[in-house]
Formats: sequence, structure tokens, C-alpha cells
Amino acid sequence: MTTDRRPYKRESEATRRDALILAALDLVGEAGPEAATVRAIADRAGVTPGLIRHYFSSKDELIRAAYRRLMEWLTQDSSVALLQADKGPKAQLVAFVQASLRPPVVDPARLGLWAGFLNALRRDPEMRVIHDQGYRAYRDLLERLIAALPRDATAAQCRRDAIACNAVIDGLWLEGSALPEAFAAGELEDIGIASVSAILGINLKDVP
Amino acid sequence: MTTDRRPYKRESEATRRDALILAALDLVGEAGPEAATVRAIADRAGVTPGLIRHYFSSKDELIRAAYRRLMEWLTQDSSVALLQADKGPKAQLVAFVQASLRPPVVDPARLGLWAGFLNALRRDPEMRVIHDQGYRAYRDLLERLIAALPRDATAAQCRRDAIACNAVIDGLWLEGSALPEAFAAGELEDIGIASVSAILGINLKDVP
DNA sequence: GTGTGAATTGTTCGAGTGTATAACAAACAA
DNA sequence: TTGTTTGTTATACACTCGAACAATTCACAC
Repeated sequence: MTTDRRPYKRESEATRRDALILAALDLVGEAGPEAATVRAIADRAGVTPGLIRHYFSSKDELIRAAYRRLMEWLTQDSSVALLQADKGPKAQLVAFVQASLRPPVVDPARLGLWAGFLNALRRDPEMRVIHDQGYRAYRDLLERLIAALPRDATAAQCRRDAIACNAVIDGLWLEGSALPEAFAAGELEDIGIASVSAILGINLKDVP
Repeated sequence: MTTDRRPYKRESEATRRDALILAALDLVGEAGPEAATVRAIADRAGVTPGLIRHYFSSKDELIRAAYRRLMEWLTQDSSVALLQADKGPKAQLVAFVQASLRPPVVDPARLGLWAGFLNALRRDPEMRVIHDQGYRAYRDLLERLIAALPRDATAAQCRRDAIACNAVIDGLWLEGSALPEAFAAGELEDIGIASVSAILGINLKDVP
């Protein structure tokens, strides 16, 4: 009896970890966290389940890595507009807010993905640390943009303003992603800019 | 061999269904939807697992009933803010914002409850309808409070303002519930009032 | 009292879960 | 070619899940 063993190719650690993380994100986004079983993840990554524990000490750690990746995406996609940063502080802030309130950041699939991880925060303290880091990174970035604006504000006030602006952006992102058809094109961005302007007491509406 | 059967009391159908629904909500809120197993629900309701299938055709139907109950609660809580309406529009709005940004509304368990049902929406279209209705009811309520304020604003502007204020409240609620220890006592409420004041162009800070 | 039917229990079942480990084979060095 | 390393597969295990069902016990009509 000849044993039919499935043929395979050896890949680098980075490649395999990436494939597994992406497969996990896909599944969580498509059908919720309970669909992201070890077998389903391995199947989607074109690999057998045992390999997961070769690269991650447990399934939870793979899920943690996936969440870390998601948080990185969210902040990177929002701040990608900053790279062309020969513009003034106002224009940078405007670009940041706008990028946060349109695709691919605003996206039903992203919201579903994020919500899928959300309830793991309560159970896993380490997951909460990851969330905290991701959230802090985003808010710190926003706070730096706000502090660079030409206005009089203490550091404490800048922190409060950053929290408030972050909240508006988060809330608009939430609503826009949950009910995409409820808003006209560009409406979320306009409301976001107007709200941030009002909170900061500075006019951002006519900044190109 | 004498079989020791656990003694029990017959309860009315309404009582038992209620107990099971409340137990399910408790568990989803505390530890996420995957913790709400048939056995755990039955255990918390002081009943054996088999009884669930006596009152609900499946576990999914119990979960659906629990979600319906949760939406009833949310709309009732919103209505309560309207009923104590012997105060001015400003005071009503302030009370509404403050109530939305402190416990028991701001609460990791509530966030977990919300998130737990959120990713169930993707699978069950019937749930999505109920969810949308509840969400719009909340925002319409806020929009009515804003429209009652003494200021000049078109209906379109009131809608935009309601979306923005809802976003701030949602965002602050989200962050406060996800990272409860990241904010000082009363800080979220203060930031919320200040932000809503700025967005609406009206001073709410000294309204009792 | 005493049937009788409904409410409730205890238990079992197959399927599916994450984890552990041994067997295999691909890549590479000599 | 041969040997070694280790990425990868295959298999087994202990556990939990939702569902099902027969056995038991309560409440109530008569």
C-alpha cells in the first residue's frame, strides 16, 4: 500500500506566517471569528493544520498576530496621505481625516473584521494590549498633527482635542461602514472635516 | 440503583423563556457569543440544556429572541430620556449625552454585547432589519433633540449635526468601553459635552 | 384519589474543536 | 551520492458543541 502524501513546497518563515495571518483575517472578515478554525485557516492558506502550531505557539497567538496586522492596516491606510508631506499642518490634517473616512478604511468588510476581534478583547488581556497599542499609535499620530496647527493650546488641551477628533472619526467610520448606503459620496468626509474644524476652533473647510 | 433526579418547579412559559433569554444576554455580554453555549445558558438559568429545545426550536432562535430583547431595551432607554421632558432642550441634550458616556452605558460588557451581535448580523438578514431600525431610532431621537435647540439651522444642517454628534458619542463610548482604564472619571462626559457644544456652535458646558 | 399530558431531566450521539507528536520528505551541504 | 536538518504532513487525543430522545416528575382535570 503506497502512502499518498500530499506534495508540498518549503517556504520561508515570513511567507508562511503571512499566508496564515491573511487566511485568518479573510475568514474572520467573511464569516466571523467562529469560522476561523484551525482547519479552515490552514485550508485557506493551502497548508495542513499542524503547520499552524509550527509557526505560532497556539491558535490564540495567530489570532493576536492577525489583529496586530489589522490595526497596522488601519493606521497605515489613514496616514498614507501624510507621506507626501511637503504641505502645511492644516493640509496634512485634512488629508488624514479624509483618508480615514473613505475606502478602503471605510468598508463594511473592515468593520465586520474589526468587530470579529472586538469580543476577544475582554477575554484575552494580551489582546487588549495590542488594541491599546494600535489605538494609541493612531491617536498619537492625530495628536501630533493637531499640536502642529497654528493655534494657542496647551498640551493637555491638545490631548483632549485628539481624543475628541479621534472619536468623531471613529464614529463616522463606524456609521459609514455599517450603513454604506445611508451617506452620499463625500458626505462623511465633509462632516468629518466640519466637525474637526468645530472641535479645534480652526477652519479646515477650504484647505486644498 | 435509585436515580436521584433533581427536583424542579414548573414555571410558566413566559417565565422560563425570560430566564433563558436573560441568561443568554448575560453570557454574551460577559464573555462573548461563543461563551453562550446551550449548556452555559441552561446552567445560568438554573435549568438543564434539554429545556432550551423545549421552548426554542433551536439555539439560534433563542439567540434571535435575545437580540430582540436587547433592541427593546435600547429603544426604551432612549425613550426614557424624552419622558422627563420638563426641562429645556439644552438640559435634555446634556442629560442625553452624559448618560450615554457613563456607566452603565459605557461598559465593556455592553460593548461585548454589541460586538457579539454585530457579526451575527452578517449571517442573519432578519437581524439586520431589527438592527437598522434600532440604530436609526437612536439617531432620530438625537436629531429631534438638536432640532429643538434655540438656534438657526436648516433641516439639512440638523441632520448633518446629528450625524456628527452621534459619531462623537459613539466614538467616545467605544473607546471608553474598550479601554476603561484609559480615561479619568468624568473625562469622557466632559469631552463629549465640549465636542457637541463645538459642533453645534452652542454652549452646553454650564447647563445643569 | 387517580389518570393524563405537558414540563423537565439525564444522557447519549456524531461532529467539530485545539493540541500533541510521530512519520515523512524537501532542501541543502559535503 | 549520502547525511542532516527541519519544514510539513498525517494521525491520534481529549474535549466541547448542538441536537436528540427516552425517562421521569409535576400540575391539574376529573
